[in-house]
Amino acid sequence: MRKRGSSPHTTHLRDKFTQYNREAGFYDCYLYWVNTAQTTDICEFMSRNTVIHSVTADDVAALAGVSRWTVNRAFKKDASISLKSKKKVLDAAAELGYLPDLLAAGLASDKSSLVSLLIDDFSNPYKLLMMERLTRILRTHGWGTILVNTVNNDDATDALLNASQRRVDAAILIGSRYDEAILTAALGARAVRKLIVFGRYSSHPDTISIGCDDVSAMNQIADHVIARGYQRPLFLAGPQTPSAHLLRQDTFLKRWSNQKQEKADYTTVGVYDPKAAYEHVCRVLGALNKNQWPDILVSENDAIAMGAIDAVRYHFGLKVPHDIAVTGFDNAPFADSPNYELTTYRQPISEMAEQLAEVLKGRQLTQKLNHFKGELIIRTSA
Amino acid sequence: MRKRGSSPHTTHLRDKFTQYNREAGFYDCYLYWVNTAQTTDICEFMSRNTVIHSVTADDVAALAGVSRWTVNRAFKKDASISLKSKKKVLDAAAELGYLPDLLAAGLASDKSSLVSLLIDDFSNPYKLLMMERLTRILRTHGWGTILVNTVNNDDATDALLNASQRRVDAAILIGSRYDEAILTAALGARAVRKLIVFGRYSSHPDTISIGCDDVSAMNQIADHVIARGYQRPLFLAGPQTPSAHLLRQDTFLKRWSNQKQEKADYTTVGVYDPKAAYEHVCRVLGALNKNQWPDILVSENDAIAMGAIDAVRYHFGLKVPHDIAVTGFDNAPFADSPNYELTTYRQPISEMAEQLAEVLKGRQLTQKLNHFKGELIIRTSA
DNA sequence: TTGTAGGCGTTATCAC
DNA sequence: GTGATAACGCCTACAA
Repeated sequence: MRKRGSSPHTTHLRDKFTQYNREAGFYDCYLYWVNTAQTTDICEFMSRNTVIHSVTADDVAALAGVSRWTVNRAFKKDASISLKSKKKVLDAAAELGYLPDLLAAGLASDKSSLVSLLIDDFSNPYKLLMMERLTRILRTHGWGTILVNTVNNDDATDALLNASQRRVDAAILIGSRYDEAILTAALGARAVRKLIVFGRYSSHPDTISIGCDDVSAMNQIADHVIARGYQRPLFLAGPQTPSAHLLRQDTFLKRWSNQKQEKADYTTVGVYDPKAAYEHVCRVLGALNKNQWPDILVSENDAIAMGAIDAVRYHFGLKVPHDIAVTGFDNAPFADSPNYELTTYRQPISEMAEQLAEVLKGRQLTQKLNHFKGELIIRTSA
Repeated sequence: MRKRGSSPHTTHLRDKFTQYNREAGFYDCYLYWVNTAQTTDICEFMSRNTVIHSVTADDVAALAGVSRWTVNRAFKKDASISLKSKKKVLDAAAELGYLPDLLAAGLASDKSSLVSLLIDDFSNPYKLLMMERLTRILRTHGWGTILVNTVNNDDATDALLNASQRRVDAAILIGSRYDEAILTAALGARAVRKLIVFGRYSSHPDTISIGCDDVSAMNQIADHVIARGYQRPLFLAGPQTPSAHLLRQDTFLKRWSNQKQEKADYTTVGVYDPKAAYEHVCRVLGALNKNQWPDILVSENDAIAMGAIDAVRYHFGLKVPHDIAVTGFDNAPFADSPNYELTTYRQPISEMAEQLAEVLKGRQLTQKLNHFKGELIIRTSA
């Protein structure tokens, strides 16, 4: 509404916006809310109502008869401002429909209140759950989430660079194929301030990794498999990124050999994708003599487990768990569907996301971020 | 690196950054790329490499011996700048590791190159596919996508407001429960500049809706159902938002009555969620006499169809399609899994996303945005 | 508690 | 084709 170059003419603003207010019912609505005690907090009220754009703090200041900086304080919690000033400001803001401009705020404060979320495997349905939680929880703490779909490592580097151009407060990686080189690159030239690996372990020194205790979790699965009396497990591994993801595989194999005094087999699917897992299981089992067949497929996660179940059932015409059992990891969407009834391990993503918010706030952290406990969920697949 | 308040001291910058460049291998790398003709475009090169933050256009200008505005032109395509100046600028930029600040650019130009993507149903796996395409394609056109998870209509209003605070260039709605009131609110006070309803029809005048031709698509499905000789269809409908989504249902019912001279039944699941659909189908079929049972469940989309198949198969112990057939809509992830083998309709989302990018660019549009053609995909479920 | 100066890094516009 | 001026709207730091 205001043209570039025109000086602020706040004397006219009141009239000018009264019209819009009526349209949007903004100020009347606010008074009504206050009267009916639905809220006394203008911020909350405004966050539920429509406003006019292009009203600046100056406009509000003029109408309220205070300085621009006082207006600012009214919108910042824990700011030292008198109740009287605050009320004046909020009234004026409500009338004009003012809301602070986050772009300008970000530029001035060097905090964008934005994070980038990098994902490279949209075929894993678990990502849907992670996105749902992360975006919802981060938003309650004031952060917006830029979702970035990276198709390969070069692309991820590009995305990280772009994130730095946007001055994001952090980049969060929840993909499965990002390697340590990317982390180093992203941090080496401080393109991104905070690099967070979410939902899996990373040993990279300058990276914050938030995840559940994979060792404890996988041991629970292993113990369950042993307790149920399975004899010939085959571990289905995911992407073999340099150091990160061998944890579950190693844990299972170690536990098995410790308990059973014999080695368990494993094979590498390489991608967290049900279809790839399906093909892989068909190929691997197809090449085996029947007497060498596993009686259980221990999968690194649910995406692989689902493909495995499909293969056992539809390609080989066998029954799960009667002929071959299957376990997963994540408790992804569809894990509880009657098609899979997957025995799996649930990570406490909500808790983890809350911790992430604390990390973004720069709080000192007492607890370890890599040892969240989830729960073993026993269904009928194993 | 540069401290607030310190004046630009570009004479030192060259030395200062040489160190970082070596670390990041930035300039050497760039020269190497140019020599090996992997690129002559610094922008492309930089977008694939790490850079130093906090170098401003002024720094680059000083090093290149030109003005700040010339630096800017070098980074803007179609800007009038001599090849010589451009080269100088890009060399300097490469050496310093400069990349334009998008926050500042957004503030100055009133274009954030950001869009908000609002979703309210993360239990529909189709959303995974939409997010994958939208984020990937928008990014190639220069837009970042802020993913917002809205839990109800109030929350969506809040999200739209927040989007306006971020000055997003557009808000894209791909949820299933947003009603017209939200659209009006969002636009009424011009909180958001462009409101785009993606993947479904909206009759709201100030809204741009990009979607496939539901009528033609549903008619294809109806014709397929009729051609296969099914006699008693039951239409499973999704959310009954005011005007938008009855399109598929109405189309099917109309086609059926036109062709068969009798009415088809329908029932409303209300949510695009396989679990809800499962429960609903169990309840509805359970209450029916066997002789009134449908022989095909025509579902408004795949999320519902999947739940329906599960119910038929696991709750009632019947075979799909032998006892009861099922059709879907969307060709969502898992639609092609051996569990479902769903007969469905694929929307051309990539094309639609490309069109969306054109809309964001403000291009004049010749073609209708609501009549994209997809394809009927016939699998074994019907 | 409140007001002031200066700066954040870019872009629109216009003069040369 | 290039340089200069004046925003963009807010925040930090400090003074009153």
